[in-house]
Amino acid sequence: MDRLVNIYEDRLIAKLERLGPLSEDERHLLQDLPRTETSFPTRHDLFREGEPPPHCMVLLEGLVCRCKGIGDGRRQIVAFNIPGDILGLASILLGRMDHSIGALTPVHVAIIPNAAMLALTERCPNLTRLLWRETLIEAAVFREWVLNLGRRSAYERTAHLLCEISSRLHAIGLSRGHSYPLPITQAELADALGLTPVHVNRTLQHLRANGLIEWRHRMLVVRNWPALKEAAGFDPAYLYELAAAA
Amino acid sequence: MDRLVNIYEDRLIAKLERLGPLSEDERHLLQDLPRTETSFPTRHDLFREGEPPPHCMVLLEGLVCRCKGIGDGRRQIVAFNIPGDILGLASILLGRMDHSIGALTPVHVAIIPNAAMLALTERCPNLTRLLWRETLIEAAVFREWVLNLGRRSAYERTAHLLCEISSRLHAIGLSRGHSYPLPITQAELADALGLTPVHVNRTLQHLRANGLIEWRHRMLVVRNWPALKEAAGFDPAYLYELAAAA
DNA sequence: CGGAATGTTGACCACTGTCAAGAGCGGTGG
DNA sequence: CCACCGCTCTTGACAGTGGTCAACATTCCG
Repeated sequence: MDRLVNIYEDRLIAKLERLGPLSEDERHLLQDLPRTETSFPTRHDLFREGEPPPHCMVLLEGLVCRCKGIGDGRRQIVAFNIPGDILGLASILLGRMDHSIGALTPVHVAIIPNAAMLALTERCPNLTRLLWRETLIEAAVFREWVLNLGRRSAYERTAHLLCEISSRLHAIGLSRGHSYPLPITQAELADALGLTPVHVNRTLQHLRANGLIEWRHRMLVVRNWPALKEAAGFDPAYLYELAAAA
Repeated sequence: MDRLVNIYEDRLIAKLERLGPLSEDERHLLQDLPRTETSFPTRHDLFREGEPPPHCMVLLEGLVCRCKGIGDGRRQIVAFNIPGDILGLASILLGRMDHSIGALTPVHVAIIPNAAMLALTERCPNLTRLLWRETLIEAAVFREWVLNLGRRSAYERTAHLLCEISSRLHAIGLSRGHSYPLPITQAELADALGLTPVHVNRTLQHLRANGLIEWRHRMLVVRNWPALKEAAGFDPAYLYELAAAA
C-alpha cells in the first residue's frame, strides 16, 4: 500500500467517519472504489458551470473554490473546499453543475466515476445517509454565508470567514493553534466576501491594526481568537461535524 | 378520503414525483405516514433556531420563511418555502435546527414524527435518494442566493428574487401567467434581500416605474417578464426540478 | 534580473443606510 | 357605520460604508 492510498484513506474515510460510524465492510468498499489520482495546477477548473461531469472527486491535497459567475465578469465564490471534501457530489444526482470548481493552489485529487459512486450508495444505505448528511451540513454553511453577506459589515464578514476556515482546517488537523495556511489572494477573498479587492485590503489592515490577525507568507495567524470570534459574531454550531469543538 | 388527505397527497407526493419516479408501494407508504394536520397563525415559529425538533412538517398551505438572526436584531431570511416543501428535514439527520422557520401567512401543515420519516427512508432507498436530491437542489438555491447577495445590486437582486418566486410558484400551479400572490411586507422582503425596508421600497418603485412589475393587494403582477429576467440576469437552471420550463 | 501578478494608498463618488415625519390602509370596537 | 389605532408604505434630507479609478510599491516567479 503506497503513500497515495494512505492519503486517500486518511482523507475520505476520516471525513465520513466524522459524519457517522462506518462498518468494516463499508470501509473496504470505499477503499476498493475505482479511482484515479491526479494533480492539477493552480487555476485549473476541475468542474465547469453547466457541464454534466461523468465523475466526482475527493480532494486529497490543496484548496479549491466553488464559484458562480454572471456574464459581465462579476463572480462570487460560494464555498471553499479543503482536503477530504467531495467535489461535484451534487452532479451524481443532479446531472449537471450549477457552478465551477477551481483550484486555488496545486491540488491532488482522486477521481471516482459517478457510476461507481452511485452503485456504492445503492449497496450501502448507511453511506447514502452519510453523504446526505454531508449535503445537509453543506447547506447549513451556505445559509450562514447568506447571513454573512446579507447582514454583516465588511469587517464582521471578513472576520467571520477567517473564523470558519480556521475551524474547518482545525477539524482535519491542518492548523496549528489558530494559525493556518491561507494561500489565496486578496482578490479571491474579495470574491468570497462580496467585496472589492481594495476594500478587502483595507478591512484586513483594520483587523491587523486591532491586533486580531496577521497574514504574511500565505500564512494566516490569529493573534486574538476570542476577539476575532467576538468581532465576527462567530458561533461554530452551523458547522456541525465539520468543526472541532472550539 | 377527506379533503385534507387530498391536499396532503397533492402536495407531498406531487413534489416528490417532480424529483423522480415513485413506485406504487412508496406512494402508499407515504400516504400511510403517521401525521397530524394543524394550522398556525401568521408569525408563529414552526421551528426555532437551536432546538432539536422531534418532527418535520410538510407545508400544505401558506408561505413560510427560514431565517437566522444575529443577536442585535439584525436578521436574514435565508429561504422561502411554498406548499409541498418539507420543513425541518435537516433536523432528521442533524438533530438540531441552525435556523428558525416562521409563518409569513396563516399556514396549514402536516406534522410527521422524525422517527417515522427515518424508518421510511430505511425501508425505501429510493425515497432517501429523492430526499437527498431535494437537499441538493436546496443547496443549489442557497448558492444562487449567495451570488445574489454578494454580487448583484439592489435592483438586480430584487428582480432576481421575484423571478425565482415566480418560477417556483409556477411549478406547483400557484401562479397565473407570471403573476402570483405575494402576501408579505416590504420589511420581510428586505430581510431576504439584505437591504433596508426603505431601500426595498425605492427599488420596487424603480421596478414599477420601468414597467416591469406591479404589486397591489398582496398580488405581484409581472408586467414584462423578459425585461424582468433580463434585469435580474435570471437563469432558472439552478432550480432544477423546482422550476417549470420558463 | 525582469516582468507580471499582487498588495497598498489616496482622492473621490455613489449606492444604500439612517432618521424622521407623514400618508394610506386595514382591522377592531363602540 | 363610523372612528380610531396600529401597521405598513412613502418620502425627503442627510450620512456612511464600500466602490471606483489610478498610481505606485512589493512580491513572486520564470
